[in-house]
Amino acid sequence: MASEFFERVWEVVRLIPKGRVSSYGAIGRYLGSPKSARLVGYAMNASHQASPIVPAHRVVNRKGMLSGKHHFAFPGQMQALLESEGIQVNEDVVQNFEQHFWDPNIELDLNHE
DNA sequence: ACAATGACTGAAT
DNA sequence: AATTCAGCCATTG
Repeated sequence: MASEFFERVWEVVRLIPKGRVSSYGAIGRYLGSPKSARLVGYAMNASHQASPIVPAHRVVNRKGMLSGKHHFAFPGQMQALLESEGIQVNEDVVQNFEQHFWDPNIELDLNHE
């Protein structure tokens, strides 16, 4: 059974557009807890039971590294999915990370003019 | 209830 | 500039 916190994380992750990536810290910050980045990752670990599915492959650490690729069905799944969406990945690191970075604090909330 | 863990991050050395 | 250390906080043993 997932806590409300987890579901909230999943909700944000599902909002990540195809071809974009976000970071645990950015999501955590959007939830109001900038220090809960680890909890976001923890929520991702439990996202396998989420419904609908959560594009956890679009979530990487602040360096753009596929830190959680090992938690997928099999290593390489994460990179394959990202490349399938047009994101170049090399050495487990997202290329042009800042270019693909999607920050919920900027894209969702905020009165971005 | 206490201690340990973790798909992270920022500060310190 | 690169590596190491400590903080963070929900989940799990």
